[in-house]
Amino acid sequence: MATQTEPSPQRVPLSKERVLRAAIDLADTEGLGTLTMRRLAQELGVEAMSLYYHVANKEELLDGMVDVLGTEINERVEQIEEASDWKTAMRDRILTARKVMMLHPWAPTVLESRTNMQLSIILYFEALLGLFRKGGFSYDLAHHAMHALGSRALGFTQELFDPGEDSGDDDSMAMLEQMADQLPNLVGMLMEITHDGPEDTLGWCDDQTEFEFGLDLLLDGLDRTLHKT
Amino acid sequence: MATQTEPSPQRVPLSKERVLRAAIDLADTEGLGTLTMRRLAQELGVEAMSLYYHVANKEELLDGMVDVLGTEINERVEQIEEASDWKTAMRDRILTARKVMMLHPWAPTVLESRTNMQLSIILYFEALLGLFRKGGFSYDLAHHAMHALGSRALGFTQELFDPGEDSGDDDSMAMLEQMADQLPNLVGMLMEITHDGPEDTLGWCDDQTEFEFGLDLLLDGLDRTLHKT
DNA sequence: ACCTGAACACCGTTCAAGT
DNA sequence: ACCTGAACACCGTTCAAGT
Repeated sequence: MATQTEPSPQRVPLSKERVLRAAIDLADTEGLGTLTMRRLAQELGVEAMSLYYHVANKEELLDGMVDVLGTEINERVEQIEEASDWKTAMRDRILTARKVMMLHPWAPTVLESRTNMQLSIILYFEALLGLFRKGGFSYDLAHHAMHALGSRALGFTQELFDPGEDSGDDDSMAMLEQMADQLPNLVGMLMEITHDGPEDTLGWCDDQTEFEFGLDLLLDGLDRTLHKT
Repeated sequence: MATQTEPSPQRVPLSKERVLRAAIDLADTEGLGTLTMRRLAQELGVEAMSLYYHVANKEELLDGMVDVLGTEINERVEQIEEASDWKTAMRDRILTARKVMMLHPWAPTVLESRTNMQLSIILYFEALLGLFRKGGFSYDLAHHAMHALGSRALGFTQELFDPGEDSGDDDSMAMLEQMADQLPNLVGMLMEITHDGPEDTLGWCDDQTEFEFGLDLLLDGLDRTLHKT
């Protein structure tokens, strides 16, 4: 059945496309830390050095990953039916971008380590900017707005210190009480937070609430600034 | 003159303190990329392995650097005479923290890579929280507020993609005009921005303006939320 | 108590060579 | 055109040993 030039079981040749997909897959499932050239090659059933035929170096690999992420975001974002007011239109867009970001835990770290903008991301920002303009923003105010949103424009905030597991258990609660005199406010706050909602405080949901709170604070503020001047 | 136990030219023994100071110095001047255990040891006139007597591993080294940074911030922040309203009190505090942060370009990256909170940083947040409480915030609203501020509470925002040098020169301006039809808004904005203020657009100053704009947007928004409910 | 030498298990990357 | 083997210059870190 096989034609004469078929050499081996999996003979699909490598391509930049395939390398990037595999890199994203690996980073998604095993974490950014295990994304090494050697491991990635292994995943593709190839020697590490073969990758360099399709990608100049690791930086270009990471750039490429960001670019397909951006493309993925743009595809999803284009399917939104655009709200008439700029604020909810922008809110919808950003929350959609966030949904894609959540699928790729490596994205925040990699995005912030980039030194080159990728086209797909530029296009995403161009569209956001268009929304601002349609809403009546001057270029100057839109520029401030983009800076104020920062990474939130792409749907994420890089948390300082993720506390990990030890938030609600008995051990850490006991420790908290010990520190109560030196850190009255922090302890007071944590006691109330952890006491209140043990059901829906499941990491993602919680972060989502905080993200939307911060986003709305900024969007509302921008809207007010817009109508003030 | 020398006492009998003086062994050699520089005989000051290593200490965790000295290791951390040297690490901060090295990262400040040469960048985080050149802060390796081997290079740090060399800076201290010692073999790389000697460091491990004072510091468990590199993570602990970075933790330590963050802790002295936090201490430095707290010292500066305590000298502020506190404004009567919470908003300017918090604004002053955060902008003071920012002044310290600006001296340590590695700080944002390292802070966001930490997994353990350092005491000095906890104390900084405790104080911020105290300001919120004094201003009349519930624990719940203060909690939202801290999340909304994010890294801005410590005086920095991690920029996505720093464009580097190629912002205002003739080459990039020519490129911009070529892309004008695909990226009308982005090009329009950049043309206006780079056209407007070539004098005071000196990197730091510019970032400072954007930082304060975003900060005030958030603080004003929080103030409004506070007085609404 | 404090520091060192030699070694290990990793990195990304170059380069000449194979098919 | 596409892939590989061997090697280089780096990492962080362990461990037994020196003073």
